[in-house]
Amino acid sequence: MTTLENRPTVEVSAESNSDKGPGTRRRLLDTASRLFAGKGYRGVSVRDICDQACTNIAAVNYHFGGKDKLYQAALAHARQRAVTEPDPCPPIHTASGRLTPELKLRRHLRAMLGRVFTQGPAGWYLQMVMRELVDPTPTLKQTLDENIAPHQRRLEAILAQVLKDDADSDRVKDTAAMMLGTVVYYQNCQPAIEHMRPDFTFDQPAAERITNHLLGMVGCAT
Amino acid sequence: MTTLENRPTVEVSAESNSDKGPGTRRRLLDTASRLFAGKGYRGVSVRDICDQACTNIAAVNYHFGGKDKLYQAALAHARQRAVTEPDPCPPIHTASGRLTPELKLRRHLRAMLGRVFTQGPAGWYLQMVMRELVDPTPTLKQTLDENIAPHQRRLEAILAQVLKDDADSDRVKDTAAMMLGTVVYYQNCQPAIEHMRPDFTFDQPAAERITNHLLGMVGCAT
DNA sequence: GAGTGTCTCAATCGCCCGTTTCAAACCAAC
DNA sequence: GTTGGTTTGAAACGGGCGATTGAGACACTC
Repeated sequence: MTTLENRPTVEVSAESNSDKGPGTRRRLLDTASRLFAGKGYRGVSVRDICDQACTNIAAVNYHFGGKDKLYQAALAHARQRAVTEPDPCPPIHTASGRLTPELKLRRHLRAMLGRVFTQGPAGWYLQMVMRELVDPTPTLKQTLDENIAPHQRRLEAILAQVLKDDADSDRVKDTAAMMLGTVVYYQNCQPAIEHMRPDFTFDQPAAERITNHLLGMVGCAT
Repeated sequence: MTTLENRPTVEVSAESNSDKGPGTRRRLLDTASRLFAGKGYRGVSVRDICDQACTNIAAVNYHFGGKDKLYQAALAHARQRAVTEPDPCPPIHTASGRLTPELKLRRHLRAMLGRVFTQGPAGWYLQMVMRELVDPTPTLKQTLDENIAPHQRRLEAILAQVLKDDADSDRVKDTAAMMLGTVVYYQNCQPAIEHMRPDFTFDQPAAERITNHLLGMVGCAT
């Protein structure tokens, strides 16, 4: 019997078959990341993924050992791609090379909204994480600890500087929650937003405008 | 054959059996509202509802004609209860009886957050609507048009007064989206919030504090 | 008591889901 | 060419889902 333990321990097979495109494992990871980012864990079936990845249903269990393991692998894969792919939002430069707290905050918010408003692989990681918040999987706590909590603590640290307050104060934490909530809203309520604001477009100019709007909320000049 | 068309056209059976408590139809509506408000449409099965309502699975199809019809009926039922049940947030009175735009905004936000942070039937309606935003059902557009869009337009009208801007401006709409997004976040990300902020409590004082925080964001004195 | 319409119940249907099976195809090593 | 491990494919399994069935219980009328 050929089980999960017999598969290659290192991902040598990432680009093995040059004539058939990326290997099955890689195709599954890309397709799963894209679909999970768009519809969440419960909203995607392994049949959907395998159909779009042009492979058989059994491949999921062979290569990953189940839908949940595929999800975790896709999350890690998407995170890796997020640092490899070109950043959808322009970087911020200053003459001195040091960023003020206000500019750090702008970069943080702009990066989040820019990735939420991105179609390609660069946005999949953050979109998957945002989906997890409103559609928790059994691995919610792990995902939170490893992928969201550090991010949010960093946001709170920046906000503490901007607001000149303690990082543990309710004011800082409520402000951070408002900002995360706004991003979660634009990510997870897209069908509703499109229906209520037909003229709204999920593009980078909108991300820039909303970033400025959120910055204005905490008194940063735009 | 006894079909849906043969059931009583008027809700005479609302409290028919005095010895067995509320009738099956009423028990189903209450249980469905509570469960849908907590877990959304896809997160609740008709078996869950019927178990907790102490009735048979067939009752759903007999009284309502399907899970989707039960959902719509539960939404209307919860909306009716929301105006009957005591308001979880204290009303606002002024000497003149007229509310300033700032007080209107406070009442609007406080009512939303107060209902999201409420356990009982008074909160079920708004909680169901907020769930619908992130977990759309086939009737999303109808729910939006009838239950959310008017609410949001009213919020935008108030914000236009407070911000002294046009109700159709991006600034007003982005601000309204930020506020709705914050409420959606506190409603739909409760497991994540409880894990990231263990000291956070979903009670009325928290609703009051977040209301003040949001009001401060648009320059209203708290 | 017979008849009738209303409601409930256990059982079952068909469907989609994630998972498993097992034979066939593939491929490098000898 | 043969061998043996690796990967793929079609089919099926068990389970939960929403929906349906048909018999029975109940209340009411005549």
